[in-house]
Parts: sequence; structure tokens; C-alpha cells
Amino acid sequence: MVTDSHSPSRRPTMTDVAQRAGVSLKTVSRVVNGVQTVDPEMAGRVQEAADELGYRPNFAAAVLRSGARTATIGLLIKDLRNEFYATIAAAVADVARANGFQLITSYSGENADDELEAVQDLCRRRVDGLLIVPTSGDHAGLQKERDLGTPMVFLDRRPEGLDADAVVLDNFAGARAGTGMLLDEGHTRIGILIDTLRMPTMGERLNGVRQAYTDRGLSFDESLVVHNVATPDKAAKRMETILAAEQAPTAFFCGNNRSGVGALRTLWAHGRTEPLVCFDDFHLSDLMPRPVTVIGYDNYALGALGAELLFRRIRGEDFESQTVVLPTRLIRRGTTTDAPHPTSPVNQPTEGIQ
Amino acid sequence: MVTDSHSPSRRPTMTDVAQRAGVSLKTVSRVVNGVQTVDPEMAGRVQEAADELGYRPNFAAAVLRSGARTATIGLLIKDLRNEFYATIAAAVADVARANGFQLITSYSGENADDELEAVQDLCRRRVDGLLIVPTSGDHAGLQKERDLGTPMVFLDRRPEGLDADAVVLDNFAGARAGTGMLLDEGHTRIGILIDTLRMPTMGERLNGVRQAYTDRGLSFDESLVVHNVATPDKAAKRMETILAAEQAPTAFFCGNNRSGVGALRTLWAHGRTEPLVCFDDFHLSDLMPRPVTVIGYDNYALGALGAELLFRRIRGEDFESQTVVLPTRLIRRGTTTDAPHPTSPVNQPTEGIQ
DNA sequence: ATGAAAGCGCTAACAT
DNA sequence: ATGTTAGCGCTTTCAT
Repeated sequence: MVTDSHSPSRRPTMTDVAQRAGVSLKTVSRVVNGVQTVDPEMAGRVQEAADELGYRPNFAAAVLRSGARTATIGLLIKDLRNEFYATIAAAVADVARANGFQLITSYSGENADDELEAVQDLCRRRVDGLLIVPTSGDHAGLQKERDLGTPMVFLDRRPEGLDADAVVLDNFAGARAGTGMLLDEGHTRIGILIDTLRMPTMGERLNGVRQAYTDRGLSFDESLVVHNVATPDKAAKRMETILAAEQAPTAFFCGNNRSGVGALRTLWAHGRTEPLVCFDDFHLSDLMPRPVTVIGYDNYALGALGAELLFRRIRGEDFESQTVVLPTRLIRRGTTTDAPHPTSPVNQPTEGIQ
Repeated sequence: MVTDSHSPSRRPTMTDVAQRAGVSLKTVSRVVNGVQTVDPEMAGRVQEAADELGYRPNFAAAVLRSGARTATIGLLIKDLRNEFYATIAAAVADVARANGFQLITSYSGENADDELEAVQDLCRRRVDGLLIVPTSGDHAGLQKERDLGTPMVFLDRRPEGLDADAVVLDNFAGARAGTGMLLDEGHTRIGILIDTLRMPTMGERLNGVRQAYTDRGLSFDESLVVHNVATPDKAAKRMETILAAEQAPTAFFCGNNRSGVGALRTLWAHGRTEPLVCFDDFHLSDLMPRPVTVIGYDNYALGALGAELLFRRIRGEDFESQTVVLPTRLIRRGTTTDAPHPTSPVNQPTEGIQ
């Protein structure tokens, strides 16, 4: 039953089918593509021959000759284990599927060079469009590819040095509202944990924090900002130090869910009750063992809107480059209990967590 | 600066570059591919012409003529928002990248027909191999594609009606150990929440549960099994009914993390302390507001091992179809507090949760 | 070291 | 309704 499945034997071609069915190449083409009128009897013979041989049309050859689209889009994205990116990828996959396109998911790399290389590879493969969740801060190198006819839409971050569409979050307003809430609760020393400012999103969020102070005529103490908190582990460790210090902050603002989760762990471990606001919602945030306020948004919409925008370009619509800004909103999450302190607060952190 | 980026103008070809550089087509080919010796002066001229035109080799055309691989693998997978699948996808993406391959991620669909269709589309695109996280229970239709020369590796579920490699979890042993733990703690009425038995993985897990009873000479009450609990919401609702019943179970076993999370929510909302064992670990399980024991495993390894296996096939290695079974282990997660009951236990569940 | 011709698998444009 | 010819963009083979 199992034939020699490991032989690299050439797949049958249209010519093979034509020979077997005793018809011309073109007739096979017509039958396979289901267009035009073909004599039913003949069509049957062709279909039979094709089935017997296990004929599968070579899509790339058809595209090459006909000049049709490859019906493929590319997505450059970082780490699918991070739910932020995974949700975007899921949205893009859904839209691609709805349009009958395949999706090539490629890693966006660490810097502008990696990114450019990935884009160029996808262009060699003649993708019809590109969705990019950028890592690097310079996209000027991509201008050429776009000019060459590959539309691009940027997700989560605006393109820099490049004229292209984008869908981003309102980082500034979100951070401003979150910080404002803490200030309005009477906190004036708010510890800020952010990832590197090389991510413009972080800069926007930090500016939102500053603006909340300004809004209220308060001055912001920049020394309360802790930079380069890239992982939950780092956040947890930095929090240990911060909490031990004199004049520790009375509330915390975390620039993303990674730092938020890490900070939460340490606060929980020490039974601390300082309020925490965290940019990005996350799975199960509602079941956290203590309150946490998140700055949430529609993550799936970010990916879906970006993909829709891309397909408009692919369909040939011509319009000025546009940037869609998605709103955020404050959501109270986590649980509250009567217990002032956990009995056995420290637990093995979940493995493989972002 | 921005040239007419929306014109569907043909991308330049090798012939265009050759003309501009005043050399033959073949010379351009040699320069572009960086093989063979070409006069440096000439190579420079060619490179210059290529850069000026923004020439990008047409990868598909090269593959067509040379018969080389497409350097592409396909991944059929369901929902990337589910961290189980997202982790597998991340692992596969990493291995593909390490091998210089691109990855087409396609939806595996709802049934055998969708699945077959997706596979056939990928075969038309001549992917060099296929990773499949199956949804359907019949893969006989894929045999032909495999015989035609496309190697396949199944992830999480064994292929049915098809001779192919697979990487799966030891569902039986995991469920047996988890249930055994509860039985050894003295529980005899354990409520079982599982998804549909049409998923063989669920059947294996349920059999593991039964075996744990058998191991101890206990008889298992099949009426304690709740079927078709597919989402956290469903699990939460079913738990309401179960807890309200007379002779409610004194402990719970959930067949996957979706039902586990849902059950956890309801238990927590009611301040119930019945122990809960859940197949699948999940993000932040360590911070759940009450204890939970998970049956964990190396999810990333599942994807990575599968991809490695596939690449061995792609490289032409010939060996008997093999199934790798990954071990599981019990892990205590969640937090414990002195508080017998939460004050405000019911909270808005996290949005967009799997 | 460079180039001309043929052809990968398919479809477009023309016959018939 | 069916077939023939040419050629998509590239690499191979074989000259030179």
C-alpha cells in the first residue's frame, strides 16, 4: 500500500497527464482549471488520468506564466509565544484565509539588517504584500521594495523613514489615563518600569506618564523610571530592590505586560498592596491573586485592520498612506481577598512564560 | 522621493539587468548567484545595474528551472491564540529559520475535507514538507500526497489511516498520574471535565483516568464524566451545575487547560477548595488565586522535535515512520492564602481568552 | 571566462 | 471545441 514514498521522483506534469489521456496539453489545462468548455467525455478521461497519476498543478509555474498574484502575503513578527504577537498573527491568518491567500510567517529579526534581509527574501518569493511588526527603528531600506510594488502595512509601530500604512495603539493616551488614575488616587511617587526607549512605543507611553503629571500641575521625578526591564524575571528582580529602598514608590506603572507580570509576582510574594497599572492586558489577568489595573485594547483588531488595509492595497486601491490609531481603555483586573498576606506566596513561576 | 509606488509595473528581470549592463543574461545569473568566476570589473557593472533597477531574483522561476527545493515547509494548525498551538508554531518557526526555510502557516480546518484541501493547496505550492496538527480523525486522504513525495510529520495527534511520523504527548500516563494523586489523597468521587472524545487525545486521557482507578482496585463511575466541555465558558457553567448537585465530586480532573481555567474560575468564585488537576500547564498558572495541579510537558519541544524530524526527511534520510512520545509531569501551581473566601470573587474574565 | 540555445511547467494568444 | 506555438524568468548544457 505504501509505495516508495521517499523517492524524490518527479511529480507528474500536465504533459504526463495529456499523454496518458491521449489529449493535448491545453485540454488538460482547461480541465484542471475548470474554465472554458470541454467535451464532458474528454474531460472525464483527463480527470481520470490526472487522478491516477496524482497530478497536482504546479502553482508557481502557472503564476510565472500568467503573471497572476502569488496569493501570498508575508508577516514579519517576533515571538509567537508572546500572546501579543500570537493574537496579531491569528488575526492576520484569519484575514488571509478569508481572502484565499496563504501566509508566510517570518521572523522580524533583531535589527534593521535582519529585517531588510527577511523582507528581501519575501520579495524574491514575490509575496503580494507585507505586514511588518517592526523590531528595528529604521525602515528606510524598505522604501525600495515598496516602490518596486510590494505594499506594506506596519503593525504596532509606525514606519520610520518610510512612507507606508500603519495600525498602532494610542500609547500616549493609554499611559496618560493609567497614570492619571493613580495620581487621582493620591499617589505621587509612582515607580515606572519600562523596556528600552529604543522602542518608540515605550517612549510614547513614558510621555503619557509625564503628561498625566503635567495635567495635574505636578512635577515628575525622572529618577523613578527604571529602564530596560525586558522580561518578567528582570522586572521581578528590579522590584525587589525598589521595594527595599527608602522612599519606595507607593504605586507602580509597568510599560508592558511582561514587566507587569514580573512586578506582580514580587508584590504578591511580599504581600504588598501597592496598586499596579500595567500596559497590555493578558490571559487570566482577571484571576491574578491581587488587584491589577490594565490598559487594554483590541489586539486582534490591530492585526485584522492591518491585514484589511493591506488587501485594499493588493486589490490596487490607491490612497494616501494612513495610520490607524486604536484606542485603549482602563480595566480593573485581578482578585481581592480579605487575607492581608499569602501563607505560601512564593511558587514556581510558570515555565516558558513570555 | 516616493516614486509611483502603486503602479503594478513589472519588476525588472535578469534580461533587463543584462541589457543595462551590456552583458549576457548568463553573466548576470552568475553574478547574482555569486558562483563561478566572473571578471571583477564586469561583475561590478552588473551589480550596479541590478542595484539601480532594484532587481530581485524571481525565486520561483529559479526553482522551476533548476528543480531545487522551494525551501518552504507548511504548518497546519488551528488557533494561534491558544498558547498550546502558539508555542508549537513558535518552535516550528525557529527550526525552519535555522534551516533557512520559510514557513507557510495554514489553518487546519474543521474536518478531514478542509484539512485535505489545505494540504493539497500547499502541495500545489510544492512545499518541501508538512507539519500537521490534526483536527480531523481521518488522514487516509493524505497518503497520496505523501507518496507523491511530500514528507509529513504529525504533531500532538497520531495520524490515522496513514503511515507517517508523529510527535505526541504521553496523555495516558499523564492523566493516570494526575488522577492517581487525587485518589491517593483519599478522593473517590472525582469530577471529570473533558472535551469531545472525537479527539483521540481526550480518549487517551480519559483512559488514563480509568487506569488510575483500576491501579488501586477502585471502580470508576462513568457518570462523573462531563463531555464536550470545549471552552472555558462552558466549563465554568457546567461547574455551576455540578457544584450545586447532591453528592458533588470532592475533586476535579480537567482534560485540558481550557476546561481547567473555566473550572478554576467557578471554584474560585464560590470559594470552593476542592482540589483540581488540569492537563496542560498554562501562562501564569503559578499566580492563580488558589492551588491547582497541572500535568505539564515541554510544548516547545513537541514542535521542535517534529520539525527536526521533518527536516531529516527533507534531507532525504530514509527510516521507518516513527512516533516520539513526550513525557508529562505533575506540577503544583497556584497560590494559597489564609482567606477562606474571596471578598469580591467574581471579576470580569479576561477578554479574548482562549 | 563568457555566451547561445534549450527548456522547467504552465498559460496566452492564436489558430483550426 | 481542441490544438499549436510562443514565452513567463530563470538555470542548464554546451559552445566558444
